[in-house]
Amino acid sequence: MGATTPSGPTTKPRLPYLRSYHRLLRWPSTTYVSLTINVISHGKYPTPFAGISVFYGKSFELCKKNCCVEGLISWFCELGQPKRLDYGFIGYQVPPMPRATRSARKRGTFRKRTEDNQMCAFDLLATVAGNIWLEKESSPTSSNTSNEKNGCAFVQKAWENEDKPVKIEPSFQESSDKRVLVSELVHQAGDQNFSYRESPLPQNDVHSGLASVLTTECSEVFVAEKLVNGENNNEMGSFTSNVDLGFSGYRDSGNCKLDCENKLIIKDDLHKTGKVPIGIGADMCSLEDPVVCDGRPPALVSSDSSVKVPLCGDHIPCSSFPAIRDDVKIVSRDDDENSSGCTHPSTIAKSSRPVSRIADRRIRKILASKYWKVSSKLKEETLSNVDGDLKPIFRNRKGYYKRQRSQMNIPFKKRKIFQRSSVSNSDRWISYGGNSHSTEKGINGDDLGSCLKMHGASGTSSSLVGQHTSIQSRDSYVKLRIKSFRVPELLIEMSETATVGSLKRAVMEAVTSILGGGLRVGVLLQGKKVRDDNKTLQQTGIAHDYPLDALGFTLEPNPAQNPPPLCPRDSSCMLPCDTPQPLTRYPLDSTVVHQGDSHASPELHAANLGTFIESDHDSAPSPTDTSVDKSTTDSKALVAVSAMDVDELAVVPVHRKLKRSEMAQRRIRRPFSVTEVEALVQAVEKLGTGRWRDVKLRAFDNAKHRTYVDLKDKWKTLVHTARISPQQRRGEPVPQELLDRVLSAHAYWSQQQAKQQLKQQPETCLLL
DNA sequence: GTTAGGG
DNA sequence: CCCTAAC
Repeated sequence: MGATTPSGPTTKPRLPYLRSYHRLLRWPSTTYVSLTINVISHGKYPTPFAGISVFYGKSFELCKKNCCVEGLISWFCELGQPKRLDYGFIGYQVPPMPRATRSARKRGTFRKRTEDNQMCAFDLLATVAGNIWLEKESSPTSSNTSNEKNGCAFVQKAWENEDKPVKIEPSFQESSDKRVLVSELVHQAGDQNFSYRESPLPQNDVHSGLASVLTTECSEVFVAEKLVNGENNNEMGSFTSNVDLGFSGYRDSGNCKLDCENKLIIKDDLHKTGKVPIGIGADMCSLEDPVVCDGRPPALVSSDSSVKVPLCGDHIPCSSFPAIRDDVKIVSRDDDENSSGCTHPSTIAKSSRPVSRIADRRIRKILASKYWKVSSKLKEETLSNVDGDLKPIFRNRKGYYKRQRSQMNIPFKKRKIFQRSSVSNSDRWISYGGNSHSTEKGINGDDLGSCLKMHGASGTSSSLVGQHTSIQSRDSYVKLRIKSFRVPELLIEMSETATVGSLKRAVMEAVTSILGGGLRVGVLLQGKKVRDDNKTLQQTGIAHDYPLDALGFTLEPNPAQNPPPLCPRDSSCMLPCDTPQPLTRYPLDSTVVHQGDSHASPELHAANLGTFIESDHDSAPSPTDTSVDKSTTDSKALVAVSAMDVDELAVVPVHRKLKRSEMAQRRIRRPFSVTEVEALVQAVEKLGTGRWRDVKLRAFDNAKHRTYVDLKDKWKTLVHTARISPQQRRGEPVPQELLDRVLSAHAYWSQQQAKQQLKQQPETCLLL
């Protein structure tokens, strides 16, 4: 496939790095995430993959496991797009791979972890915001891209064959009369043939479709502080991942239940399409004419691709990576009031949540800003974006049928977050099903809406947003419609002096904590769990004429990878209880308690955002970490950071010992002693500045915790200290005699350096 | 991997 | 002490 157009390095300032994402929870290995690629543009990363696809508003289902950023990139490359991929999030950029130390490379652990981290970043977006925002960056070679990074682009014309360039145009439309292109990319299995078609559609609100809940104009890194579960601090109690998606009237008595209102939605007009196999969490789906547009801008597009996926990195196969469903249909947006049959989620979401009210009060008290409003809205609307992200778990294992669709429904700006709460981003009919052979249309159904709530083990109720499920039958066809999943309610308590940004981070972290836990879908019939996945809908009794209110869905922890040691009975009630909550404390005196368990460590406090690096020393980007003495202290600095073990996701003892390797930490501060200073001064006097490695070897070879960077830094501070008045100095006083030597040594070697440079200048001039 | 420098 | 860039 073609690849090419190596775009030159761009001089454009980089976007801020998305930091701290690696502190987010790790995801379970078998879950999938949905991603929507908004913009892919020239990347500045010298990835080994030359060609990159451009997908706009295209959503993917990715297996979290064995998936990484590099894999995504490479996958795009395989599609032969003539662009490079620059990846990042709304306003953020995924940090490049940190450097690995030799030992890490030897062990082969570094890369994997790094990739995990990067993928976490994707996860963050995909799960929470629902989008991966690939920032467009201008590059010398990008000629027909007029929009800058705050703009999104549409693919106006895509590859009909590999050789055709992709045309990118800014999508500035915000009004409904604008049009959005819906493109479809069909990828035939086996061969890499693509056919592309596009069709203009009226666009309602670009933003809503891809609403990224947590994105704001001022992009920030979102890291939560503490989550509060004001009401119940159950020990295990953190979030339960059990979500009941049941229809109204039904409640799962066992665990977490939800109040649900139901609405039935019928869509008749949808069926221009062909068949639709349906299956929830099922494996395969095949269909023939998956995409349906009822004339409204589709919110999300799904793509399929059983495209062969390259390995990510050295050790991580990403074959599962583009496990994309090919069967997603885009129907219409719900956010459109007029949209037929679609119930506004907000109306659905109203369920009684006593606890939440308390929380609301609390928060409201704290922040009266508009952002607050937004956050409070979380429980009702905002996070609905998650909607397609959690729900569909489609994979095409067989991959015999490959098809890909892309749609352009792209917000042209970073979505102002709360601007439009989401209501629904999208309505898509995803059809798939085992052996189903759909026939035609003919939809019947009643409106059913359901509200989902998620109850924390602690008793906190969480809301699952408007889930709209409509079951429709045509012939023997059952159609379910899940509008969106709502993020469980979060309780956050913050100081009044906390910044809005910190609030956002707190919300973000809370959300990701929950969603990162990994969920599976459970089906309930008449209140009973349907455990046999192999039964057909028909056998199970789910038919088009089946009483819809007897059918429900639950989101529960995925036991497959999460052996429930502590909760043998029903793991569904204890999802991420122990989820290693990213308990980050912020300098601001916010107090957030993550349901029941919080172990914010002082170090975390100090670390604040963005300073966490790979927990494994060897994987730390900074060489300084390589010398950290492993018998020493690392442990305490790292508590809560991404402690989640993939394999023990669902139920793990709350206080289980965290693996060291899982903890990202900042090294603890170790002030230099006078003795050390003396040794340093002496070495520098001898060796001069600029030879820190030698200094290290000479004077600190045995001090594993002192890296040459440390020494260099110390020297820097020593010089500074020596220059300021004694009154201004802090910490253990350094003898003046030493400081004097510092100054003189510094002066001497600076002079030497200057001389050296003068010497070299003529030489270079001569050379030139 | 080192070095330099900003934070 | 962290992070990044430059080499």
